[in-house]
Order: sequence, then C-alpha cells, then structure tokens
Amino acid sequence: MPDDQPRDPLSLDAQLCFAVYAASRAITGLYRDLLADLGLTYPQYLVMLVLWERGPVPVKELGAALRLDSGTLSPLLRRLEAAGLVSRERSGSDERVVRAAPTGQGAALRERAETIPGRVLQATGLDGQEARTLHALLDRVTSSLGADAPPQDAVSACQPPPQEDRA
Amino acid sequence: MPDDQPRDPLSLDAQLCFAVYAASRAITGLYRDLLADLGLTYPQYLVMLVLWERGPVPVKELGAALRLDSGTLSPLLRRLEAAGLVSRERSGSDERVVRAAPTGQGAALRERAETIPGRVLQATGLDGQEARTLHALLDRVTSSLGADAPPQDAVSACQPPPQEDRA
DNA sequence: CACAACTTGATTGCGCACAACCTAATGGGT
DNA sequence: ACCCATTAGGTTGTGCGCAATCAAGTTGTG
Repeated sequence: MPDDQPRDPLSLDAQLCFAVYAASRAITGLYRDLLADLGLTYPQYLVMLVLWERGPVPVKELGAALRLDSGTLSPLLRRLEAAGLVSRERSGSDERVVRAAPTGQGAALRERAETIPGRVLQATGLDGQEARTLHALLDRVTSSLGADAPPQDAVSACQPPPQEDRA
Repeated sequence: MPDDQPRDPLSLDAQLCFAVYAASRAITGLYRDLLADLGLTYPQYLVMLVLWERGPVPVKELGAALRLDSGTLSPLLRRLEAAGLVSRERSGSDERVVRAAPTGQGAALRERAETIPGRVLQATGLDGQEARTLHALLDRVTSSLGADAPPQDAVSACQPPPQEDRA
C-alpha cells in the first residue's frame, strides 16, 4: 500500500535512502573504470572539471563548488600536484589564499575526458528527459538538506561555456 | 561531436553525476545527525536494518544485500560487535560461514530507530509520489550499471513486502 | 585417501569524507 | 601600536569503499 503516512517506519524511507546510496556507489564505480586511463579518481575528476572551467581557483571556492572541506581537498590536491596535473601557489595579495590551477598536462587531459560524459549517460539507461527529471529531484533533495547555498554553483562548474581562452 | 543533445560534452552528464554524488553525501550527513544518538554511522545503520529484518545472516548475504564486500563489512561488523550491538559466530555446518545477528541490545535499538525514517523523508522536501519517482529512476540507474543482481534484495531488506512502484 | 578448484571471510593498502584542532594571515577597534 | 575575532588552509584521527591478496574450509574427481 502506497501510504503517504509512515505506517511502517522502516519502509519507504529505507528504500529511498538506500537507492541514493547504491546509485551513488554504482556511478562512482562506473567512473572508476572510465577514468582509469586518465589516472584520475572520481573526486579528482570533479576537481579537474572545476579547474578546467574556472582556471586558478582558491581552495575555498573549490570547496564551495563541490561541497568539500580542506580536510578532503588538501591531500587530494597534493596528489594531483604530485601527478603533475595541478599547480598550487599562494596569492600575493592575501597570503592565506592558495590558488589551484591545471598545469599544461592537466589542461591537456580535458580533451581525453570529453569522451566520458556520453558513455556515462548511455550506461545509466536513461533518456534525456528522465535524466533531467532525476537531476531536478536530486537537486530538490540536496538543497532541502543543504540548508545553505543551492548546488547551482557546482552544476555550472560542470557545464562550461564550450571554450575559453587562457593559458 | 554528437548533435542529439550534448552539445558541450561536459555538461548534462556532469550535472547528473554530481547531483547524485552531492545528494548522497547530503543524505549521509543528515543521517549522521539523526544517528548520533544511537551511536551508529549510516552504513552501520544499513547493516542493522538488514539484521533487524532477517536475524542471523551470513556476511556474504549482508554483502549481497548492501552491495558491500568483506573488506568493508569485516571491520564494520567488528566495530558493531565491540559496541555490543551485534554478535558473530561461525556456522556449525559450514565452518567458512560467519553469521551476524543483533544482540539484545542491538535489537532494542530498533525501536529508537523507528522515529528516523519519517524525519528523513520530511527533510528531503519530497512528497510520496516524488519519492517514488526518484526511487524508481535511481533503481533504473543502479541496475543498468550494476549488470549483476538487481537491488530487489537490498530493498526488501529495508522494507517488508511493499508495493510495486509506478513507472 | 590425495589433490585441485572453488567458496567464504579476513587482511592490507589507498583514497576519499568529515569532525576536531592547529597555525598563519587579515582586519577591526581602541 | 596593541589586542582580538575572523578567515584560509593544513593536519590528525576515524570510518567507510574497494581492489588485491591470503588462509581456511569445502567439494568434486580420481
């Protein structure tokens, strides 16, 4: 019975929470395969998306876009730097700020990454409309729970204006 | 480049992938708060859901239900055992099998957990129909990517025999 | 019985997430 | 000038998630 009232409390909720959890891990697993060629993990790929989009970005802004804090980003950026994909340097005007930017090698990776999104969408088995619906519902959930800034920022980081000129 | 819908390849896909990722972490964060009273993490809560539902369960079956392997479950169960919520013992008929079961204390925790689902659903800001739609889409994605067993098992672990969801 | 293939869990190592804490730099107020 | 609250990153510790590897037990075949 599709009761909107929670008559058996550990039921519908558990389905939904687990569905999000399982889907997230399944998607991460898919990316794991696709990104293996590039030597990136999924969170590293998300960071590179933002860097490709915005160029030199303070760690703070990266964290705001991806909803990650320095405890996650600092070691992640260190690994990207060790891999030669990212450079970090302190701002001159404010010595507290560290800006991360893709290196030439990191920027070059972007073209190889562009084949990935199409394969991911296809692998989900959803058509464009369903993907849009799913995305809208997830955004509702995230912003309801987030209580702070909506995910618009992060999303726009994922969809760049097709090209930009810079280093 | 494909002309169908993705004109800029790093766009829609990135939105959807990040939306799932962000929503998953937001939900986990919500549970973190709600479960703090019970002394459980979110994955530990999922394990307890299965144990409450099925009683003594081999680790293998737990892994199948939650899509987790022994590398995750072994230390997790060890911590639940150390907390006095779960007991583990080897099967007599097959010494390879370890069955986990809630202790009296673990079973008692169930009643305190029953107040959680309602609060979670409410916090998502979705009504019952939207939650159902979201759940159905996520299941499609998960099973498309999973390529192995569908999430039916895990879902039934979270709820007694429910109702078919409308596509 | 001996032996190879398979199954079940456990262990190890790495990379996130996140809370808690720390340092350094900034800016405001006196 | 001096304090002091604020801010940006970094570090530490805990707990997943997953690949790779291992040991112990089981089963099938001769």
